[in-house]
Amino acid sequence: MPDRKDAHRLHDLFQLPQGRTLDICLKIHGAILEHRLAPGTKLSEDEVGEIYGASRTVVRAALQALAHTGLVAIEKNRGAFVAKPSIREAHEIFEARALIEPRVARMAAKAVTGKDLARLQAHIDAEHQALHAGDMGKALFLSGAFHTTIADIADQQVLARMVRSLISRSSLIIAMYWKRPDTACESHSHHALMKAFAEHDSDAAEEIQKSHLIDLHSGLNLVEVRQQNDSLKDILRAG
Amino acid sequence: MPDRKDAHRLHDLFQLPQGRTLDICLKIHGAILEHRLAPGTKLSEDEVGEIYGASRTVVRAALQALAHTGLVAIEKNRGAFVAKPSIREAHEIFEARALIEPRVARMAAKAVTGKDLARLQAHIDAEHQALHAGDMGKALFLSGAFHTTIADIADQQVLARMVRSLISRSSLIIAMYWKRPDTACESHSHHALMKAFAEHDSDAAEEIQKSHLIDLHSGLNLVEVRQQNDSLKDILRAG
DNA sequence: TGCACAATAATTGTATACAATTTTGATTGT
DNA sequence: ACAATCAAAATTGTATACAATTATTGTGCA
Repeated sequence: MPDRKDAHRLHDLFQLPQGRTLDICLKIHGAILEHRLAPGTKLSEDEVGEIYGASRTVVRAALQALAHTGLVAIEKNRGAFVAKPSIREAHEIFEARALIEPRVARMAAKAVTGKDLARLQAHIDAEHQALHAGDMGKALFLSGAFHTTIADIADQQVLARMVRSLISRSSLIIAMYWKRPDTACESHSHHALMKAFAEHDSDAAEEIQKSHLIDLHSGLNLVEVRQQNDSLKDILRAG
Repeated sequence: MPDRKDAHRLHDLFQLPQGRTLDICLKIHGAILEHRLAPGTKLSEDEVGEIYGASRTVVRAALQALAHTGLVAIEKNRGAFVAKPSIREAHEIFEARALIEPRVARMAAKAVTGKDLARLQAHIDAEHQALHAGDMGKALFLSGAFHTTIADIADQQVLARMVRSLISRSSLIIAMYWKRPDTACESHSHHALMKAFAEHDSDAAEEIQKSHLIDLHSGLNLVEVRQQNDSLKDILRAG
């Protein structure tokens, strides 16, 4: 569950001082992370504005902020759509994560406190619970939150912001290219990380995070493309 | 000189489809990178709009985009100001660069072509020329362009975008905290990089870039802060 | 003189109206 | 039946007007 503190940290991702605009950003962001909004979905300004009771002005600002983080793609005179990361982009994003996050994990292992450990454990528990309840979207959301929390613990705002953006985009990638229906494989790495953090073992934390991300990357089916839009014709003809 | 291609690449940094908004973004961005706009300068919407002949709507969008990259700070109900990176932020940014750019240089060394080498050389020459003409701002701008060009050569859009943002912010940091009045120290590293690229020596490229960034970092005076705004009183009293 | 308070001016936040562009659907001709 | 062309509708791009907030200035009082 995204508590007040998480929301405050997210503020940094969008750099928006306006409360109304930020609210809409966070809501759409959350919907994308929980896979309630599918990649490619059109986000009409009027429609979004009506839903949240806001004028197009603030909706536009929110969509542009989301576009800047890569979660939304704006096409000239066509509007905003939930981004559909290409295979190439997916590779790049997970390579970037594999570069940055191990370093962040190392820093976090040094700075971590007992309170932080409790926070991380809460994320793991909540994820486990969501998984048990069959709420895949929420479980995925919390899995990402685990990673962003690590970045917060490391207390490196510049890197934390990058990590947050990469993880959000990863959520889109997983929505499009995830191979296995089970996400249980992750929990092992997260537990191992917890252990390393508890022992302030920065070498281990870095190494575990590195292989964890390689695992995630390899868990994606990035060979074949499902051009859902382009193959629509074939799909309907087959029926 | 920022040619058409550079401008096109910059488009990626802001993710703005609207031409008018993007234009203003690029102009302010350029002014900041060339140190024509000092950190802390207020960017009034009306004022900027009048200068570029645009309405507040597009100016606002441009300022928000710049805020998202960290070049501008927007304060609620107070307006937009050219960002003033803190010492801590400066450390974080150069640490992030030291993490990311060596990897990018490694990739670039593998992918570099003869045409790319010529492009890099052109940057070096132009920088040398600007330096000779005493145009410090332009020289600094081109020095940054050298780094972003490397990221483009590596052909990793995700990392390239991060690098671009970090370099732009570095320009602000240099404006605030640069110690030495001579920038000649840099050209040595850039030449060494050129050599590594020409030989496709990725190990060397990575290592050179790493130490180059450490050099830059240590060239900053990040101990004392010059609170230029707060010392206004002292300045006027001294006269 | 110094401080507190109030009125004014200036600036940002938001909504709405109009212009430009794209998409959709219909009509016509082959 | 199919393609092309054109008109209508819907959507985004931009400008402007109004509301809310902040900064500044002026005034009165201790």
